[in-house]
Amino acid sequence: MSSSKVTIKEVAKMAGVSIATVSRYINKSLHLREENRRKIEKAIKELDYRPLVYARRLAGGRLNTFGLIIPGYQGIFYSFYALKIIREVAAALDEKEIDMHLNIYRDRDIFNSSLVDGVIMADLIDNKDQLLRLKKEGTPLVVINRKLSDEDINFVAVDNHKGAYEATEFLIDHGHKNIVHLAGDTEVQCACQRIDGFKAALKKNGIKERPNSVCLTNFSRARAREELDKLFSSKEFPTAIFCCSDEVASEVLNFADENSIEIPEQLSVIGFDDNPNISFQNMMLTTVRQPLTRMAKEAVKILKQNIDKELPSQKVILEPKLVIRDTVGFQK
Amino acid sequence: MSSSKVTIKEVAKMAGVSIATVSRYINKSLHLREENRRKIEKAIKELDYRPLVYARRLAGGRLNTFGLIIPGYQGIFYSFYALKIIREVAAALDEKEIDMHLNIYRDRDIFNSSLVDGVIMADLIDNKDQLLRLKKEGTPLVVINRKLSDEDINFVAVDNHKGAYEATEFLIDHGHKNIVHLAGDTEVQCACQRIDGFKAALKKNGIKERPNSVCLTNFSRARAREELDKLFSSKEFPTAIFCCSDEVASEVLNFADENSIEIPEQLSVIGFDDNPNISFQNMMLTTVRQPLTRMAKEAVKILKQNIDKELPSQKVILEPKLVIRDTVGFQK
DNA sequence: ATGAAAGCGCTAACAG
DNA sequence: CTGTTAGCGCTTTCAT
Repeated sequence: MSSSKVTIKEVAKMAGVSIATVSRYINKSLHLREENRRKIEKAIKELDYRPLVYARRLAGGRLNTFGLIIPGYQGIFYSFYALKIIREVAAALDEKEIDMHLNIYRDRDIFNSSLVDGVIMADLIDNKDQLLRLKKEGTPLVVINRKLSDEDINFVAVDNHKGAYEATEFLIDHGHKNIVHLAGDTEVQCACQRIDGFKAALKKNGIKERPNSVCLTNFSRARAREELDKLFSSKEFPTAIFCCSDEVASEVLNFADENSIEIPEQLSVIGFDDNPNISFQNMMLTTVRQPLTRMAKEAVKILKQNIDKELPSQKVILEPKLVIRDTVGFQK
Repeated sequence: MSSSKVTIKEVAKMAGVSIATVSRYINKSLHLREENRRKIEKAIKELDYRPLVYARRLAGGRLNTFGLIIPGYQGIFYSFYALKIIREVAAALDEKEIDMHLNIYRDRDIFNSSLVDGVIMADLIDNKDQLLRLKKEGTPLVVINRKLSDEDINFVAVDNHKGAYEATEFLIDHGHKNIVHLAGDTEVQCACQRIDGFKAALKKNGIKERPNSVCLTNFSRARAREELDKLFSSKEFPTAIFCCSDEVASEVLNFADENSIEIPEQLSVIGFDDNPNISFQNMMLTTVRQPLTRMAKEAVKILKQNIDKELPSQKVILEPKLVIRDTVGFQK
């Protein structure tokens, strides 16, 4: 590591001023003689000087870096949601010229907040303690995709209840009465909210809930398949299935294909996510789109405000949108 | 920012030792009395102390953070390669408990290397100057997916020439003589290498090159489509197409579908990448798989060695693999 | 408007 | 094996 790093000292020397003046220049102080400004500018350019971010930080400055913590659940690296969040947050930060420190939570809470000015947490799975710790430390943070009851934690979430409600009502409006919801893991908040939305829509429209109206799948294709096997080995088949994710919906489509069930004639299907890798694969999937891009943008905005000034905590809930395509049909 | 940060001083005080001893503990020094070790351990736990990474770094320590720089070409956030690299590097770093600082290069070279101990650069597009600068600064680095002639720059690349050669020869072995290569942007090194491999295979097998054996597409579906339109409006159609990416291959498949060209009976197709989002979409695509996972692992390993000791520069070239599926047929 | 100087929290000699 | 101390490069009073 033959670090040929230029320091503020050398810049000061070359410009013929003190390091304090250079520091002021860097920090965009308004009180600088034009002549000095020019000299410093020249020296910086000539030496290709870049302040050591960590030294600035130690002296009280900013790192200009936000952390993004992704909960490390199984299959995280293949999750549509995680990847999408990463790239959308990256894009949003990029616009503001803020660096991104990406952390995947694994087992132990190892994340050192001194690497960042603030943290965006993409949902919470096993890492609720981590949230509390970061908060206690005074790290500015905002949680994505999760509603929190805690008074003073920023979050920006999606109205999952509404998304599920509208999807279900859309099926009901098409004449469906025997509707099943292939739900996600109830450990995950959004899964619960979607279940609630589903049930609310049934109730509102006077449709009685059956014993297995809601089948739990933990979001995986394998579990979805198990439930489908059970569901279609009984005598009374559902005519419509509302899924907790597009991935699960895709498994329904596969299942239908293998068992010669016509879609949407014999079975209607709605997904959740609007995952482009799936929505257009076999059929044009009717699904609920989450505004992940906006969610990322909002999160970055809120965090930045939070760091810049002391703002009251902000709670934002965004609307999902039902995207109508080809997998829902009428039921007489 | 009411930072209630615990410092080494408080730990020292609580444990009844000097800060130097605590520092030694943190840095896993072997020369510590068991009793002190215990006391420090206890104090650290009790205070939930975490060293300020940037303070350590300023004093000569490590940040334990690697940077990953992705060149910011158009559509980067939707590129299979980029996303795959991000997650594979993240996984490889995770194993070694190293943090990841993700940077997407845009226009200006704004990346501050003081945020990291070393840098992995995922290919180089517009940012060759950045490489030079980082090198000049003495930042340890390794370049992924690109062979470099420069004596002392670490890289780990894929043998694109070989991949293209084998794919082409596979087509030739199936009796094809009129083979077209839908190539990538010649600004991109791998595109050139694939073109060379393609040509070499033709030559080796005594097949004459035609004026439009190689069609340039810049990796986009749109450009691929243009070339296909041209290609199939002439009198003599190719019987096989070797593509620079699966995405381009997918466009060929679409084109064939729309124009009732049977695959593989009338047209054989080979892709490059083995992108699972595409390989199984319409047909099981025969393609060349790049060992991106191994590439990421190697890169992390090399960079770590480079930072830990002063090692001679390492140059690694990995082998791609032809994955034979359903899109190549025999030509009489 | 500018300079001198005191730290920020930590590591790494150095001395014992 | 442990404590003392001198910085690391920068920001920020406090003078001037």
